[in-house]
Amino acid sequence: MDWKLDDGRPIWPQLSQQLAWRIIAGVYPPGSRLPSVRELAAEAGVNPNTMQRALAQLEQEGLARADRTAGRLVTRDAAVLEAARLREARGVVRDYFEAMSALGYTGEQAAELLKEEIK
Amino acid sequence: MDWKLDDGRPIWPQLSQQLAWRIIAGVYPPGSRLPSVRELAAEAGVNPNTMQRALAQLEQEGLARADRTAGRLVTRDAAVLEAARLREARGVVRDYFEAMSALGYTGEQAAELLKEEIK
DNA sequence: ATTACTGTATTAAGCACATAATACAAAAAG
DNA sequence: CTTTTTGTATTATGTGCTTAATACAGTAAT
Repeated sequence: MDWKLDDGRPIWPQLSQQLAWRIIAGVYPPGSRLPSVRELAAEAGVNPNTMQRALAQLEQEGLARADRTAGRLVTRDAAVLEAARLREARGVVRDYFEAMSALGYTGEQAAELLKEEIK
Repeated sequence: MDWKLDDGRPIWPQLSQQLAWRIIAGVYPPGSRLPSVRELAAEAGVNPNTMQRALAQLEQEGLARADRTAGRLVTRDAAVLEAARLREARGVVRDYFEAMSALGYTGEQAAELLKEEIK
């Protein structure tokens, strides 16, 4: 699993989003223990402080909880996970249509272009 | 036409992209004169320097050219415009599939979710 | 008991972004 | 001829991001 960091915009929100998406996708299963702040920071090639900030954000979204000494556990709350999954997926779809609309495509054209790309 | 600026990431690339997309979509037709730097800056609610930077980027992509005193003209080169349109559209589609994949959706599921959203 | 690891906090430094306030030369407008 | 408008350049200031280098308290492992 690699970390895709877009230079030119703040890293910590990107880290936070990728952590959230991994949890949603089941890479970090419900109830499992996340790697430590220092481990994750080393993986992503960023400063521990930066990763810490991303994890704090993750915590605020209810997707994980810190146990101070035992590490950080992914939530077991299926409702929270499902809500996050839907919210993120809908956001991605909305962004797609907004972008294509800004480029001058209609909704039908946008959908058609997507079909062709599946091949 | 409104400017959507996402606080939390650099403004000038966003401005540059939106200018490019407007040109691609025909909001600023080929050969037409763009509003002045100061006008555009006032419209978008940003500093003229920031808009200047965005326009310089636009120029580097070949979508517009400055005439020093007469203002800035949109390119008439249909090939450049079409290339930019395809490049941007493909980028949007690619980003969509990458995001949905990161969220744990297959290509078919991603396409299906898009269909439902059209309604 | 000692060692290692956990999350967390603090301070300092460097850097890019964004704004503000000007200034200039050249051409168009009056 | 004078004024306005054009793109462009310069300097200074404030802010947030990122890294670096520590430090601390509490728990688990040995």
